[in-house]
Amino acid sequence: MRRMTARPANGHQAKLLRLLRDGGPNSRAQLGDQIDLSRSKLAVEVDRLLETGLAVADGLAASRGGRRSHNIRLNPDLRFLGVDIGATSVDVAVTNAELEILGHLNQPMDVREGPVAVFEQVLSMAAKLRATGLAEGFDGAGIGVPGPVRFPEGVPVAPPIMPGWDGFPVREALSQELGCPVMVDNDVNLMAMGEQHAGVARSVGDFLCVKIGTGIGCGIVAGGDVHRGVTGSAGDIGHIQAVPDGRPCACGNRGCLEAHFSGAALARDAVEAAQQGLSEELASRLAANGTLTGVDVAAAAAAGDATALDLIREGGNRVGQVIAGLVSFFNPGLVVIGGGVTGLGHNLLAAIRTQVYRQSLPLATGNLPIVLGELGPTAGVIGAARLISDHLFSPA
Amino acid sequence: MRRMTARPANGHQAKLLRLLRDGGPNSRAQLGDQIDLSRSKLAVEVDRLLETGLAVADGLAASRGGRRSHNIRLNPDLRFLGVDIGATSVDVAVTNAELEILGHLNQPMDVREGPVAVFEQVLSMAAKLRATGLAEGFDGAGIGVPGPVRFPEGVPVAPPIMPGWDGFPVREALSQELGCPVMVDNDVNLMAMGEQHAGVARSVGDFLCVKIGTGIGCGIVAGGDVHRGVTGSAGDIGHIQAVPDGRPCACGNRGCLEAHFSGAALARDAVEAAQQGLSEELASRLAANGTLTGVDVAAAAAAGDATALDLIREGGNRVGQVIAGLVSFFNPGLVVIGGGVTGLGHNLLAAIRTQVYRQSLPLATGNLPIVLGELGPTAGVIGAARLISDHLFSPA
DNA sequence: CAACTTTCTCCACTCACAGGACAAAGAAGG
DNA sequence: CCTTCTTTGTCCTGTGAGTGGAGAAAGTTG
Repeated sequence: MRRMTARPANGHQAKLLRLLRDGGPNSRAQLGDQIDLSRSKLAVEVDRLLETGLAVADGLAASRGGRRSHNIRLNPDLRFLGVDIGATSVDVAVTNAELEILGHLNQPMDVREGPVAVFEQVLSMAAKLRATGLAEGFDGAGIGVPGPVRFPEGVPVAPPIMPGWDGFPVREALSQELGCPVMVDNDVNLMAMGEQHAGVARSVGDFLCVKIGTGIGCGIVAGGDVHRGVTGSAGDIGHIQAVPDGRPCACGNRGCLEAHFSGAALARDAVEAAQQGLSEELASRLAANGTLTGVDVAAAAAAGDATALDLIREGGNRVGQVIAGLVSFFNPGLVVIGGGVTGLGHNLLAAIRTQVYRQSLPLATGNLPIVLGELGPTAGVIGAARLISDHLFSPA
Repeated sequence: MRRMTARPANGHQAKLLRLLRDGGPNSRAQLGDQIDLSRSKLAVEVDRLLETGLAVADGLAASRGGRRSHNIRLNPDLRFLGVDIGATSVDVAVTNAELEILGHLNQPMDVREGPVAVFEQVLSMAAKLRATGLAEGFDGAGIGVPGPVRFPEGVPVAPPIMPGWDGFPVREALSQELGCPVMVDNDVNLMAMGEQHAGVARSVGDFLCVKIGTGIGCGIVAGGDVHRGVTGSAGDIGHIQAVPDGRPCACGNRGCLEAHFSGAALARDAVEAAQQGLSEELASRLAANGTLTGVDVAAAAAAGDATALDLIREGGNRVGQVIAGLVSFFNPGLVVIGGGVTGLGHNLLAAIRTQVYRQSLPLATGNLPIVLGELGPTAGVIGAARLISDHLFSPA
């Protein structure tokens, strides 16, 4: 199969492609209602999209009382690869141009094994997906990494939890391997873009997306666009001081948010509690598995274990306190909580809400939903696909 | 004098006006270098600007080895009014279209006296400036108020320190009185715009501007644009918790930043210290004036008073701690400190810098200047003039 | 079968814009 | 003083983007 070679020739074509991506199939007339162009000009641009193969016209829609319309849709053969590299696992998914997931693989993997090993894994997962017949090749790929990225170049910079990746030319390397355009971003930003495209943040222009996994990060969307900061480290809230003179953190400071609550901190606290005999539930789980994770804490809490509940509540209070500050500062229209700890569910959410609603100004919280992400582990890969499609669906 | 009636008819004219505003007089050829237009098209648009009277061609520039160029400049008769309403005083200034201050008045005034009284004051100050011959009328006015503003309508919403202003139609009322277009914004945002236009933040796209006066606020500029948040309360960092279980705050919570450091808090602490006999310097000043302000503390510190220095340092640490969190979150390219307390100068700055550089990530602080604003009390009025000129220099 | 709707296509006209030719005005050198 | 070169500004024409209307195509409804 010949891969996508064409790019939209002008802003109109780019806008049409995005309308088709976000709104699904459409007739020319419907497109005309959503774009500021005359019917004649619209027809010309649509025809050009059909000629270049970016879009296709297949079949006729049911009549609505007059002539039946042609169904214009994005070329159904286009394929994007979405890659989400977390601290402890890798997600790879194939989507069509409408960013619907056609296939999705997840594999545990330690990012600290370095870019070479991880790349091998990613490529083999991509090959496996291709082998199922979902794709014969990729028209573009988006990839998220758990650390700051110099966005224009697609290169991680000084990533604390993945030191071997510093300066590794992710974009260039992956582009070479896959033979298609690639865009790289921070994993948290991609989660935010995923929820913005297909999740709870649809049609919200300013929101925060807090991802609590092994670490803690925050995607910032301002005016519909991701804010990355001058060095690509915006949203790195894990090392904001949550507790004065609190626990020592790997970064060298004390009391960092991440040291007090995150997937890693929660597991550590749970083990500690189990060993101190505070919770039979946790102790028996520890004895059974030899270790504990957030999942165990969630299960224990669901079973009514008071210690587990306390851990969750206290963690939620810490995160909530920090989020309260960010809400006062940023005044978002929505706060999304996502990442591995979403399994902790409403206990966590309740603690966060309590802190935010109590500490932030009424004007900022008056109409502020604080909700769990609705895409779960697919948010990242959808965001990755969205990243590259935004790039490809821009004037060349 | 006939006031400005025309507005730029298209984006090109708007861009030309902004180039002339920000770069001063220019020849057609120089303008051509800064805009993506052919010489012929450029000439047409410049001619139209001359026709409408928005710009004028006066005199010829010195030759640079060939034909002498015409000096194109903004109409020198255009006048903007910049108004900056603080908690305890009002600034009013007249600028030309290049946003140069032609006249500036400052008057102490308590904003809590309400919109009617303040408006009267503002209008009389504007009249006084007009009477000096600086202006025969105004082509536009910008006004800043110390509280959240619903920006599109130009109406303050639920402002904590100026309760009487809630819902008062500032934009409409002032526009009616002055007979010209008016834009309203938060005073901190205007300070940020002022420093961006003519101060330390020139050519910086992402920065924070922390204004420490009676209260504390933070202007947020992302991608060159002010971020106002969904309800116009973005940057309201005065009630972020700085000290767990700290001092009670007027807002009902404890430990708010503003309760621990701000012009008001500093004055209170200084009086307390003087009464406790901790500082002879402060005590004698208290005895002399009956009260203390930040100016006294600054003077005492300059005179070597250890208690005053401690107050400044401790306050700087509090603010610095909060700013450190914001720097981690937002990853700005610059932090500007401004407002009434700039008189505290480098002692304050040093404390803030220490906290930020210690607590935030190296990647975010590596190349991060933290500096005092360079416009002082004119930042607000320049920002106000810039606000209205941005509005007027947009396609109609 | 007539009347009405909705969708799509075709065509002629307008206007924005580029790009080159050229005029105006001065500098530099012989 | 005259020639040559440089810079600035103007004029003119060709091109292509875009609009709006007429009308064809393909339905539904009564």
